[in-house]
Amino acid sequence: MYTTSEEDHLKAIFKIAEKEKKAVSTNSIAAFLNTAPASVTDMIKKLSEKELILYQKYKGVTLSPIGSKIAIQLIRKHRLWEVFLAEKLGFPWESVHELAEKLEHVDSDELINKLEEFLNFPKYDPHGDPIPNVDGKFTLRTQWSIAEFLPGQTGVLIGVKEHDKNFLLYLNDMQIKLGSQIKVLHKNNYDQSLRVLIEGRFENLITKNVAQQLLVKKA
Amino acid sequence: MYTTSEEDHLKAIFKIAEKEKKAVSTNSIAAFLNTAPASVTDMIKKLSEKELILYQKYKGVTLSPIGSKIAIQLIRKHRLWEVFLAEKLGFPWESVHELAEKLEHVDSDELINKLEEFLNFPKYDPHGDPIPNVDGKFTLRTQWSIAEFLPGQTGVLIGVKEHDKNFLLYLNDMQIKLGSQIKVLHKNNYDQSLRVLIEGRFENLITKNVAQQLLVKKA
DNA sequence: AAATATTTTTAGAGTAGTCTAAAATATGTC
DNA sequence: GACATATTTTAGACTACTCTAAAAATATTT
Ligand SMILES: [Mn+2]
Ligand SMILES: [Mn+2]
Ligand SMILES: [Mn+2]
Ligand SMILES: [Mn+2]
Repeated sequence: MYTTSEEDHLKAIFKIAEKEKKAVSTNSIAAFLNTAPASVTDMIKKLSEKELILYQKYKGVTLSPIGSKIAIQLIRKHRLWEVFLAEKLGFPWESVHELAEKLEHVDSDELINKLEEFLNFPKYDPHGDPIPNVDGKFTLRTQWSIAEFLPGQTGVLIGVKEHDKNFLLYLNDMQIKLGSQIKVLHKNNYDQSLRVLIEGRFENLITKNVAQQLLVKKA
Repeated sequence: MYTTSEEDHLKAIFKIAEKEKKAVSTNSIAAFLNTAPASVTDMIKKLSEKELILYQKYKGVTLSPIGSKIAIQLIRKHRLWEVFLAEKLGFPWESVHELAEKLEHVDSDELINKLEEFLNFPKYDPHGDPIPNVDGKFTLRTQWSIAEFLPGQTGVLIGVKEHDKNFLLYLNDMQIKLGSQIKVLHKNNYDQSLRVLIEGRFENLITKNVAQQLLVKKA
């Protein structure tokens, strides 16, 4: 139905718009997709003609309802494939994204719905991100970053904001994974770094920035 | 590594060469892939420059060792995805091919090897075609077409030569699937059509042509 | 509000894949 | 072996995606 490039652009716009409320700029899309701004302008014109986005020259873009639906369905496919790769094939969480980036473009509603069933209708992917259901609805939940916790409090990791491979490998080294208990032992008043205890066994110091990427629920 | 179109051309050449021993003609590739002969000539030049095929103008092509390896690995991926779709997701055998045709081009050796392991190293796909192992080796077995059987003999279906969707749907209607017992009741001397008994329960008349597509082992 | 810096678009070009129509080559038949 | 037929290649064109460099518009600073 839509090309890989069209889909990736719509997804990029959706994800950028999630964070910043205003219209999405050409440069931000180009940065997200690692392409030249001129290429983004071309694609924007195409998507605008197809009425998948609203576009005013020099003023950025927003998704139309149809464009938004396509983006959400793509995210759904991406995250379901990630679950498959991690849970069924045993890929580590730092390597599922790359493969899902390709698999997500295989075009078949039936395929993705059967995959979802096979996986038992998971609500979250291997990074703790919510998986839209067939109607595009996300299952949200209350969550904090561990940086908000006070010394003595314990959280259970339910997601990560940062998806960078090296960040995930760093968490692996510290024995931190989804479901891990993380107890805040001490907060440094100078730079807000935290001394934490993982699963009651491994003690580590994490920077404020790292702490902000770790999404937890109360233990 | 290679584009979808390059891979599909190599696979087409491999499959056509399997049946006819001589060099593969431009027109046969075009017919196989449903494209214009002129498009095939263009691709042939490209593949020839990359030394994936041997090409003499007007004389057809043959695969080089590297081209052959790529084709076999693509067939491996195709058939493993078909097994996944049929066995794990519950797709019927007449609809797995179309989806596998897209999934096969997702480029990752690690993915396909883990998929193979997940599926327990199947040796045959849902149509009974052999799945090359990681080294490109096919597991062959002795097989007959049911047309070769005499009245009174019984075969077990282990494969189909014809993969056309309508043919497979026709077999479904007759309750014929892989593993089905097929007993030859009578052979018509005029047109070689057969009266057969499926699983000891369903009686049907099949034409000579249909019988030739049904690959069986002795019961 | 002018000067400067940043962002975005346009212009022009290149790769890849596909097509139709016409020309070149090969093949089969008398 | 010539002629008619079939096959294959070439020529030229189109779509899709991407890029760099330059021009245009917008935003920021003084
Ligand atoms: Mn993608
Ligand atoms: Mn994810
Ligand atoms: Mn294919
Ligand atoms: Mn098959």
